[in-house]
Amino acid sequence: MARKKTLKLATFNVNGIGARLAQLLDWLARERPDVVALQELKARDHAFPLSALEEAGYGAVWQGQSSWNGVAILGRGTTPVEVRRGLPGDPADKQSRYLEAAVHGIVVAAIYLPNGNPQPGPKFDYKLRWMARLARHAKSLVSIPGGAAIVGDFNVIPTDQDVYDAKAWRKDALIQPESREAYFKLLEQGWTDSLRHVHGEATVYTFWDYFRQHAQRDRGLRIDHLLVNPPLASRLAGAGVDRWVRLQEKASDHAPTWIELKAGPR
DNA sequence: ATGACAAAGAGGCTTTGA
Repeated sequence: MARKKTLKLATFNVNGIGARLAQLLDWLARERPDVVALQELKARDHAFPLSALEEAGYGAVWQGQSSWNGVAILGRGTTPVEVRRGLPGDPADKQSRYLEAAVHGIVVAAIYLPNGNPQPGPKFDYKLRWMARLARHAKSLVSIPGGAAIVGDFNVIPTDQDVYDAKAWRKDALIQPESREAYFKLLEQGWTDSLRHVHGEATVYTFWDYFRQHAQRDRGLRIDHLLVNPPLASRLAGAGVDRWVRLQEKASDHAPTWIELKAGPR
């Protein structure tokens, strides 16, 4: 069997898979990503639209939840093999925010990191604890020889380059020094922030809120990230954001964000 | 400082999340 030249790995916070299914299918058909991490399904497990995705050529694993959260991993032409469901470190945490699977030869951790607002407060505390748990577990992924990626909605604005107006967001959980510190501490394990790596200092946004026509005016944030371990970093061939999805009517507030990986050694 | 949008449960609005 001929091997594809590149593997396209994408993450997309759909903000309700029920409300966004038609747009998701349209995007899959147009951009044909090989692996997709989805966040904010906002659907119970039984409401996950597996048959529609299968008709579109994708297998899936998912972790739903009523009303909030929910993550999934899609594989083009294959069903991802689930490795882990839920982030270790707190058995009492029942929120559907973490799913890990092997797909197309790599390990993908799909995350929906807690937003943490309002801060300060218990939700921000939960965010920081969740990030500490993520860092602990990520250590076991960073050295996977075949390649590993942690992708999803991190709800962290890494630097002021990643926000249209840092002052307007200064009180927000996404930009707090503690959130940023935890993010960079994670990177220090050996993870590469793919979008930043590929685009250098250029401005790249992945999210535009629904207020004041921010999408149309390109007043956004970069909070959806694709972190790759060293074996995958050496294969990085490109990265981008499908902003056209965000500019549609009734769009999610996030746009699909992706990387391309060269074929790995066999 | 403002404010959009979708889902859910109980209804034909209100609350919640972020």
